[in-house]
Amino acid sequence: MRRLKIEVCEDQLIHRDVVHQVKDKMLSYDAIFDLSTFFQVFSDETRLRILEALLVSELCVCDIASLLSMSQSSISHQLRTLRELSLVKPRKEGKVVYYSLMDDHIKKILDLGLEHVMEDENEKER
Amino acid sequence: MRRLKIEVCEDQLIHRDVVHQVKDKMLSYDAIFDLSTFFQVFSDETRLRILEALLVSELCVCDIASLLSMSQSSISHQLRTLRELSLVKPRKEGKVVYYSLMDDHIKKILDLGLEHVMEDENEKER
DNA sequence: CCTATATATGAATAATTATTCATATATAGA
DNA sequence: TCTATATATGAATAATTATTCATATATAGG
Repeated sequence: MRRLKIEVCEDQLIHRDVVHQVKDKMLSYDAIFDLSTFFQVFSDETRLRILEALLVSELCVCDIASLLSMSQSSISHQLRTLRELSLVKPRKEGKVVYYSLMDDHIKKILDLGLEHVMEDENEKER
Repeated sequence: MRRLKIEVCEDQLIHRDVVHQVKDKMLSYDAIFDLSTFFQVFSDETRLRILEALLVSELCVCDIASLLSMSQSSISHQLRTLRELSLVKPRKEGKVVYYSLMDDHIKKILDLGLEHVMEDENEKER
């Protein structure tokens, strides 16, 4: 996001009516912000792989790091992000912290995304 | 993504069996990459607002710029991104280029995201 | 209490990316 | 053909972010 400087097609829009009609149906800035934040979580390969893994089973930080062949620090940072966005929850058992998914909304989202991606794959083949 | 330097919890994972089991069910790197690329589209507020607007009606570049109070250049760049990822399609009519959504998968994705975001909102209120 | 290990986290860095600016291309109308 | 306008796009810039490195915290076991 950057500084704002409006420059609107020679100061007049072409289809005034339609634009006004659309404007009325738009989400609030807050909703859009939350939505973009939510989707951003799924835009990172590491986070996607973490979520995907947790879809199968609860795992500790160490397990995830090992599974993804990544550093413990990196995984911890990403888990923090996921935690802060209420997508995963920790369960402490001694030194070990186990993470699991907060709800199964996540599976729905991933599946829908995958569905779309697969369609694109098929179209490329034709 | 950065250079890779593995560091795996003192070189041994804690729950070897579970990790192996999870590993078998993981998506390919390609699929994960495509998935992250797909979700990344929805992680930007401007793109979300463009998609949301096109959900209501087909619009030309100029209309979108006006609607979002953003520069024509900025919108064109984002439309290019959306076009390249097959989320919108252009229709040229003289000088004017009208954009519309490629399919209605997009509505499903947005709705699902919104559903999740709204739930979070409600939880905060309690 | 001391050591080893699991996890968390702040700061720095490298990479990515959204917007701006300048400019190019395309088309309609005079 | 000349001009005005709609759109596209390359390069530069500013902001964001994923990972690393160093280190802190917490806990189990001796």
